[in-house]
Formats: sequence, C-alpha cells, structure tokens
Amino acid sequence: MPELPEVETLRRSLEDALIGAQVVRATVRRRDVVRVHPSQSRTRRSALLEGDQIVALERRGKQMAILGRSNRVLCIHLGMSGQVLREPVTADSKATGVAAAHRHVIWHLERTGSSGTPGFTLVFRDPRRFGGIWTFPDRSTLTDERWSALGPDALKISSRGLSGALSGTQRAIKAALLDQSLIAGLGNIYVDEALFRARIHPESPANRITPAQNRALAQAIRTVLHKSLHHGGTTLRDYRDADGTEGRNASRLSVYGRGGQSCVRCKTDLINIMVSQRTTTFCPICQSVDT
DNA sequence: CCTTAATCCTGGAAGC
DNA sequence: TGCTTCCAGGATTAAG
Repeated sequence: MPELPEVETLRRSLEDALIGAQVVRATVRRRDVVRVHPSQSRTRRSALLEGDQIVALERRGKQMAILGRSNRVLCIHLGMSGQVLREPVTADSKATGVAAAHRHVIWHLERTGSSGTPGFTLVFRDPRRFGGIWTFPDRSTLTDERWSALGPDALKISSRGLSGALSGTQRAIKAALLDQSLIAGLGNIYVDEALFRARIHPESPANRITPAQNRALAQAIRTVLHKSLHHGGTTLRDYRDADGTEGRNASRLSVYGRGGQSCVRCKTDLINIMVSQRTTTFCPICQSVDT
C-alpha cells in the first residue's frame, strides 16, 4: 500500500536523523531481500553502506534512495508491507514485540562529532517481501539502470507531462495511471481518488481523455497527493513512518475502500468493479462515461 | 499492441 | 473453537 505520499512521509521522517550519520555496521538477516549490483558482488558490506556516511535521501515515485558519501546508493522499495524504522539502540524490549519478526536488514548508525551519543538502528522489515533493497555503485547507475524506467513523478505532474503519458495508449485510464513507466508514484488508492476528483470513469480509454479532463486530472493527482502528504499519508493497516507513526489520511478518502457507501458529492452508492485485476471504486453518476 | 493470469508472500477476515 | 479459503496489493513474467 505505500504509495508516493507514504514514501515521501517516510523520507522526511528519516532526513534529520540520517543525514550526516555514520553507518557502523549492516546486518542482513534475509539475503534474498537485498539485490546487490553485480559490480559489488565481492563488496557486499560496503554496498550496504557499511563504513559510509549518509549524505542525502531522495525519492522517485514509490522508491527511496539513501546516498552515501562514497557515492554508493541504496534504493529501497517498500512493495506492499515494507517499513523502515528508526529505533534507539537502547530499546531492548523491542525484540519481543509484534514487530520483531521479518526484520530483514538492520543498520547500526552513529552520529559523529558528539561522542557518547548512544546511536540508533535502522530496520527494514517487510512481512510479505514484495519490497526489497537494491544496491548501486553510484548515483548515475541507479538512474541509468532503475529509475530510467520510471515516468515523471506524480507529485509534480504537469498537464503536459500527463497528456504525454496517456496519449500513447488506449488502455483503461486506471491501468495507465498504475503503470509506473508512464507516471511514477500512484497505486490503487490514489488512482481511484484522483479519478473521482477529476470526475473521470476509470475505464475511459487513456488516449480519449479531453484536454479539459487532462488538466483536471493532473490537478487532481497533485491535490490528492499533497493532501495525503499533509496528513502523513494513508495507513490502512501496515504503513508507519520511521518513528512508527501512522498516517492520518485514511478517514479523508472519498472513494477507496468505500464501495457500497454513498458518494460524498451526490450521495449515490459507490460501486466496485475490477480494472487491471484491481478493485476499483467509483461513483457511477459523478464519473459517468460522458462529460 | 493489448489483456489476462499466475507468481511472489503473509496475515487478517470471512465462511463453515 | 478451529479449520480452510479468500483476499489484499506492486511489480514482473508468461501466455493468449
């Protein structure tokens, strides 16, 4: 479920603590969760930033990159159930808690300059393991080999950028918006929310969207994402930021998860259909095929 | 070009 | 209560 606002909330919740911190040790408890770049196969420890200092956190679509001073990069994708948690190293009771399982990678970090600071850990957990961590020898390799496959970032999508993405395909617009190579960052929640806001039927062919609809949709995507970001993202069940805080946007969703309930705009019952193997909720009146 | 289905995986919920 | 079944979802892959 983590989509763009959740990943961006996570990134922001990590920035202050992580930038400038020194990675003392990285422990991998499940090897298949980490995809080490072929050029780094014999230096797995440094590939995981061991001995490195963290200098930046970036995001593109639903992916987050942790950049080291060495120029080495970790790219984290949360998939369905991934979490990155920051914990004080003194929190000994954590080991027996509910979140104790599925901790696949653990980093031990310290802040230099202030000796005596206890340090902290960063944990990647992912019960369902749809997510993972990809390592790259440098930033440009990440761009060339991984992020080049992504379309423009949804948070700042322009009307022009959106029409460029949609005009080349006659697939259902919902399917196109879920395709990360066309536009990066949207998942099932925010696609349904944006289409509702722009009053577009989810099965409309992407290339038959009118210029007015395209403008409305680009605006709706930005608004829906910014609104969620403002409320710390949407927590349906698993999502937490690095401090374990839940997002507060779930109660503000207009259509996602509200099939059978009444439309916030016209009071008609919202209906569920399947589009691209995904449950899709929309208002049959507000999002009719015409207009 | 397109769609559909299967696959990965776990845990919560629903059904019997 | 306790078992089985279903479903959720992001991304990739194969098949039609």
